[in-house]
Amino acid sequence: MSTVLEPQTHDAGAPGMQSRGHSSGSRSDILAAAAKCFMKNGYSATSIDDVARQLDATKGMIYHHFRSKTDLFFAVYRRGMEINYAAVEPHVSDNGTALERLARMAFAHSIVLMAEQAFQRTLAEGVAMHLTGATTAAQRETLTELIDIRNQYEGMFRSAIRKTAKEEGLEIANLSLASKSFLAVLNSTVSWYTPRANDPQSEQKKLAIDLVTYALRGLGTDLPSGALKTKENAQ
Amino acid sequence: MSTVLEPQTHDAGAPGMQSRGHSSGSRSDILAAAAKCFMKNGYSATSIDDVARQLDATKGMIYHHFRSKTDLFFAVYRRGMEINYAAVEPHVSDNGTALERLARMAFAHSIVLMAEQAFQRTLAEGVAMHLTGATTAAQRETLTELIDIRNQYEGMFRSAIRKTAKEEGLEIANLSLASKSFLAVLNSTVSWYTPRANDPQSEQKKLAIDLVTYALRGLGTDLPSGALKTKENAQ
DNA sequence: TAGGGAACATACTACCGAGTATGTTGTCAA
DNA sequence: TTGACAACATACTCGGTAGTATGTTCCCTA
Repeated sequence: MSTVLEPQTHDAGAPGMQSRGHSSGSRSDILAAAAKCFMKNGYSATSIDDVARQLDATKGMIYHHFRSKTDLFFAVYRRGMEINYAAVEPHVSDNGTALERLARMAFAHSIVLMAEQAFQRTLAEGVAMHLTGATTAAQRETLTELIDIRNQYEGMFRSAIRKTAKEEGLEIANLSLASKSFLAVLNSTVSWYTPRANDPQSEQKKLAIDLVTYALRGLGTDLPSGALKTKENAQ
Repeated sequence: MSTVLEPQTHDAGAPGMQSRGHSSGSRSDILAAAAKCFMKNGYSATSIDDVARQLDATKGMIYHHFRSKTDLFFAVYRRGMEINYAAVEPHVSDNGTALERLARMAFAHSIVLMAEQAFQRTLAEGVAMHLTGATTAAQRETLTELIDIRNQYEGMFRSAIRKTAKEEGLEIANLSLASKSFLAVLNSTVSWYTPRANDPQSEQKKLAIDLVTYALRGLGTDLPSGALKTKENAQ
């Protein structure tokens, strides 16, 4: 079920490859730097040299790890989705009511959005926009693959919302629109939230709770009081 | 009160200027074409030649009307805000309850968003992003001005929400967050809605009603049944 | 009816940025 | 110890693009 997200090195086919296992150090650094740049200036306004500068490295180094700028973007996108999945998917099968599970998923999603702004803004910039002109055939394929992942992710929430509606007896006229609105509320932080000085975590928790509350009310229900307590213990 | 939005030709200072009054034909065409291009590919991925091609015109024609690409973007942004204001502001002083006014404002906002996708997506791409590196001093000034307009627009909703909360006795912990969530729901269409075949208007109305319903529920209240009826008569 | 300017089109420049080709250095295996 | 390869850095190519400079046409006025 979680087979959707696999690393996928671009050196696939290289014979030697003894770097397998510990390799991802520099690669991850590049992804983080690229995400930061994409966040600040957007995809097409970001040059490879920008990313390199962010790393105190050179263009050559980046092209050693990624075939093209597009591939780099794909990798950042994929990493962003991995982060989201890792945060949310565990709660799909939590025990408790469907509503509680949905609340926890939403909370986790909301938190990870604020914690990983760079990747999330890259996600937001989205497949929809600048990639309408994806050139290569392989790129187009990767593109549709990423869209699939995104849809699956939304599907997790849609499914959770449907179950919640059933269990709680909510009337939801348009499920698709409901889940889009639901996520829109949670996602809204990417366009305005920027972490304040001294309160890194607690501020985010409060915001997340308010957002989840709003999103659930939109569906016609309310945040169950104890639903997020376990989450706080885990920290 | 509506002095915020004025056309502002860039020929300001030119002595002759007999074109005043009927001039805006080609200028508006450029704005529409630019908005369409920005929508499809984003700001920095759009070239002036792209916009020109969209018009069956040339780069020279565009530079005859706009000083720079940045200025063109500003003009598109401003036009988008003008459209929104024109749609929403009238309802600020509608009669009825605060809730009814808010509902109508939200409905109008939602409708205009779907009807004017191109401009709205340009708005969404936003001042925040690609313009972090606005070069000229005059540009920086224009930039903060546009941000002000945006904030004022949001302020209209924030104010309407506050009044509604007072009248309806709603408890809203974080007003700023509530209005951001409220608008996030309404704005969500820009990232996924694309008009279907035969039902141009009615589909949009239904969606808008659902969105407004969700947004209001998030605040803890409900869409009053008769609130949007007058709107339908007006058509 | 000359001419001046608006409203464009055409032609050109200068630069930036993606991608490539080729060096350089360290390491590890034989 | 050597040589092969990974992991970069440096240097270059080349297409695209913002902005400019210079025509060209048409209209309106003096």
